[in-house]
Formats: sequence, structure tokens, C-alpha cells
Amino acid sequence: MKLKDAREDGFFNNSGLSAHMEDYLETISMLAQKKRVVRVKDIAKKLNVKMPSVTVALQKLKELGLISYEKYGFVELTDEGEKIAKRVYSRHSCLADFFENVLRISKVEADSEACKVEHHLSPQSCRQLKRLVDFVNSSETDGKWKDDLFAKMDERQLCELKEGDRAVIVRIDAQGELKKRLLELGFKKGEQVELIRYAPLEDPLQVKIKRYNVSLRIDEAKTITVMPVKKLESNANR
Amino acid sequence: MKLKDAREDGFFNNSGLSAHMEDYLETISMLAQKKRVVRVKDIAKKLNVKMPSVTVALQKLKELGLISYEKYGFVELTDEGEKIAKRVYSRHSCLADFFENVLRISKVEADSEACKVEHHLSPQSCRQLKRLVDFVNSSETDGKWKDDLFAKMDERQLCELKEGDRAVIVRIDAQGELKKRLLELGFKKGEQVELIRYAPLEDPLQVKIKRYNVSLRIDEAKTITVMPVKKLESNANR
DNA sequence: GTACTTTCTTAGGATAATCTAACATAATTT
DNA sequence: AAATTATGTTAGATTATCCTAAGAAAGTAC
Repeated sequence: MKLKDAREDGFFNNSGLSAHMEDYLETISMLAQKKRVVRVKDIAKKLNVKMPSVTVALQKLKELGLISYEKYGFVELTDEGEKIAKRVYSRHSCLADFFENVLRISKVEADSEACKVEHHLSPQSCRQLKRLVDFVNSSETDGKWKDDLFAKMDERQLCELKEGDRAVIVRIDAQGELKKRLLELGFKKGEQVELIRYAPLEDPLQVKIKRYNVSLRIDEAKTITVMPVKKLESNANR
Repeated sequence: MKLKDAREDGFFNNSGLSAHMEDYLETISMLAQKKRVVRVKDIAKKLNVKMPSVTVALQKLKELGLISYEKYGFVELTDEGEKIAKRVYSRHSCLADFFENVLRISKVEADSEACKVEHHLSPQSCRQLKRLVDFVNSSETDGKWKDDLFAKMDERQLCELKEGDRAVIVRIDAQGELKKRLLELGFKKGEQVELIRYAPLEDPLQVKIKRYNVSLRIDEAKTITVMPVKKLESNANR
């Protein structure tokens, strides 16, 4: 909602920079830590844009006094630029941490989600998010609730699995006829299933249960709650 | 990170629409529920843009088959448009719910944050977020941890308060000289403070404690953790 | 030290959004 | 029914991105 705001608050952030400019800054900062010098080419690669786009962005950042850079030269952050980059980066880590350790999605996806969301989060939300992550991560507050939370967060509906995933059935919410049919097919709590394949439009999905291949419609698969089994990736090639 | 993606995945979402187009769709859907007819003017007002911008957007949405609309006529969503709007809206509510009931920021701010973030969240994250909110909201899993969580989430550092806010001191993390000085000024656990005013650049902030006005630097105020006291707004005019 | 390769910049064009100003249609009032 | 007001559209400009193509500078190789 509020498109104009999207321009004022969404694209342009606390730093006064657009989301894209913040990305450039963040990238420069990251590269500066890894490499001796920061080059246009590297920035372009990291941000997945072409070099001319980088050149233009650098010129703008230079005008803003956030980097020092001469034509054909290397790029360095000024103190001011470094400060903003740090802030942007901390927001990013906070989010990535949240996605990974609270929402419990894979590290890679957590990072990618953080990238997409990071420029749009207010400092306040960021602080609150940090409090939440700290609470969940803190070992003081251990106890059953945390196991409960993680169990809940790790549950999926059968149709959320990817091809090849295996999982154990936790619960079946189907009623009446459907429930009966699913039970007959062998779906019951504790049973292991493997998602074989989705049909082109994702609709019927093929599942393996007790050595049988069964075809389910998405609406049917939605009633089945499962807990994925971690694949031992290192065993994959044996 | 990944600017090009920002275009492919950030601005253009699961629906294949840009964030702004999703906003238009969502707004139309909301207005359609409240009003007899949806007019350009209302959309413009809601989205905080001028009418010509709306006209242009509507033309595009029409081309995409998401709304039916004739020049100078009213706007209606097609089935396809309605479907997308619903999806967008459910993502929005999920986020707003999260910001309000898990991160525990005010309803208004929760909604505004949701608006800014909503277009950038994958369906997967959305589902996980929903699981988290459900877990926190569910009354089954009651018990002390929830109180602990809320207590933690409701804590603020003194310098996070707004002018006029009152709060009770929960903890002081200062060390050595600073701690001594704060204690001398009357800052201690259980004491009530009121944030009077920030200096122009937010730096020294003026706090009232035990009828005294005290000036603190931000770094000092950061060491003081407080629990805001809800103002009884309805009493304000008496 | 000339020639090739890599890296970077400039120029010019595209797109998606915004806006203002001016004009067109519809609705309301008299 | 004519005049006025409200609403909506078109035209044209602006901004922030991106891109490709072509040329310039720097680095490397023989």
C-alpha cells in the first residue's frame, strides 16, 4: 500500500539512499574485506549487472561522498560510506539470521530472502527482529517450548516438498471419504513418504509410500502434514 | 544483493506483477469490498498518488486481463485479478499479524511495515511466517515462555522511546563510572522515567526521573533497558 | 615497444514508475 | 437545459534504473 511511500520509504531508506544504492555500497564493503582492491568488474558480477551500470552508480556514490574513486581507478569507501554499509550489512545479517534460525529455511534461501527484504525494513522492526532472534537463540530460555517451536516450524504440508524429498507423516487433517481413501492407500502417522514428481502444472503429485507410487491432487496432499527427513547429501553419490 | 534479481524477483513477484501493480490490485480489491463502485479517485487517494498515475496503471492491468474497465467507467476485478489480489492480501495480513503480534509493534506501524515488505517475500517464507505466528498465537502452547517472549519483545532501550513516553527501568548495563553516575542520578531498576525531548540531532535526550530533568547522551541511554508504560489515551483529555 | 586482451567508460536508448498542465466527460445544481 | 463542479484522461516531462555498442585506458605478452 502507499505507492508514493514506496518511493519515499521503500526505495529510499533510512540512509537516504535508494535500495539499489545501498546494495552497491554493501557489495563494495564486502568486496573490500575479501580482496586487495575493489574493481568495477567484481561489483558487476556480484550484483549481477553489467559494468556500465556499475560505473554510473559509482559516479553517483562519489557525488554523495560515500566512496572515493577516480576514472579507471579502484573503489574505496569513505568513512561515511563505510558507516552506512555497516548499518546495511547489520540489517542484512539480522534478517538472514531470522530467516535461518527462526523461520528455519535453508541458509541459502535465508540469505536470498534477506537481500530482497532488507531495504524495506524500518530500524525499529529491525531491532525487534533482533530481540526475537536473540530470544529464540538464547540458551537461557530453553525448555520444551523451543522444541515445540522447531517441530512446528519444520512441519510441511506434503505438497510443499520438492521432488526427491522424503518425510515422515505427522498428521492427516482430511475428513470423511478422503481420509478413508488416504488410510487405505497407506497414509498414516509415522509412515515415510517420498515425493517423486510433480506434474507439469504442479497438480497431481506423485508420492511413494510403502513401495507404491500414488498420485495425489494438491488439495488432497494439503491435508497431509509431514516432517521432512534430512537427506544425507554426502551419500548421494555412492 | 543481486540488483538484477531485484528486478526479476523483487519488483516482479510470484504473480508476475511488479510490486506497484500488485498494490493497485490489492487496493482495488479492498475498495471493492467497502464501496459500491471503485473509482480512480479513491484508488489514487489510498495509494497516495495522483489520478493520472492510476489511469495509466489501470490501462496496464486491463491489458493483462486482471481488471475490466472502460474509459470514464468503474473498475472491476476479473476472476484472475481477484485471485491475485487475494493472494497478495493474504501475504499482507500474514506479515501485519507477525509485526503486530510477534514483533509487537503498534498496529499502525505493523501495517505500514507489512506494506513495504510484502512484495519481496517468497511464498515459502510466507508460509513459515504464518507457522510462527500461529505458534505464538496458539493458546495450546501457553506457559511461561510466552510471557518471557513478550516481556523481552516489549523491552526497549531508553533511547528508543518517543517524546512523551513513560517507562519503568528494567536493567542498567552500564559499567564503572557511568553506572555510578546513573545510580547517583536516580536511575535504578523499578524507577519510572519519562522521555521529555530529543535535541535536534537526537543526541542529548532529556529524561525526567523522580521529578528531575536529566540530560543523557544516546550512548548512555543505550545502557538503560526499560519497559514502556501504556499511556491511557482516553484519559488524555480529562 | 608494439600488439593483444582485459577492464572501464561514454553515449544513446529502453522501461517502469512518477508528476503537472491541459483537456474531456460525467454529474450536479440552478 | 445551461452552467458549474467533480472526476478522469491525455500529453509530455522527469527520475532511477537498466541495457548494448563502441571507444578509451591499462595491463600483459612476446
